[in-house]
Amino acid sequence: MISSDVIRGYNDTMILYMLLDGESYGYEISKNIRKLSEEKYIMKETTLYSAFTRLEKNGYIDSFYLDETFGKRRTYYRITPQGLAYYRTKCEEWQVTQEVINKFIKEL
Amino acid sequence: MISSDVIRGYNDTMILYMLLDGESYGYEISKNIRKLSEEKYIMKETTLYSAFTRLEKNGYIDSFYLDETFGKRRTYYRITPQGLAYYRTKCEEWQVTQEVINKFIKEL
DNA sequence: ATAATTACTACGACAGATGAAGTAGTTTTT
DNA sequence: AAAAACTACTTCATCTGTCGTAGTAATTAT
Repeated sequence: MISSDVIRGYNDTMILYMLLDGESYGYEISKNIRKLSEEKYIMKETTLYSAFTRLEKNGYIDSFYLDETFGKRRTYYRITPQGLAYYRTKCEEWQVTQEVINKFIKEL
Repeated sequence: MISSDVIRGYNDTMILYMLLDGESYGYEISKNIRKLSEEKYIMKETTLYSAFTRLEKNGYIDSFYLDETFGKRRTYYRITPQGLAYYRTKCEEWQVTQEVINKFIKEL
């Protein structure tokens, strides 16, 4: 299980990735992150929902409701063009980050 | 220039790496990190020195003085066996982290 | 009826990073 | 000779993002 300190700074990116092929909502995104990471990373609920607030405030996602006649009302999220641009930037940054950190990694 | 939020969780690892082949001190470590990362990551002074405190408190490094007759007195640091063990753990964790994050990266 | 699952929200605590500023000595430039 | 730059740290207050705990509210399973 990966510590969140390590992944800090990429939680937002993971969420945006999950919104690339269409709208989704908290619980579903949470499940999908867990699944995609093969249980190696589980984003805490509080982390997830506070990330939504931040992402929306920054204009990277927007939220809306769908009229559902079942269950508790869900808040759906959709990635914005700015969100996509941000996602791309983070992907590029990630390449550099990997290169840099790898210089400090030695298999002993 | 990589943001520290991204690298957070690996600052300690970078410092330990710098101590693998012998004792060093703050300013030198700082310069070496900057150089090794090809100016792509510059650790802030406050980050560096607060990392020393944490690492020493955790028993991963220890500090001492050398009697120098010149300049301002330096605090030297040396990696401990526990520090080496911790470093190895972080290196292994890093492999997993890379794999996980890479699943969320898409070149568009 | 009750437990489990789904889908959030609120709140306070904490660790690590940061900016700003200061101390103190040495070397280089003007 | 004075000023600036470099070396080598220290203190302090603040910010951001994550986390623990807890609670609300509806639906589905036992």
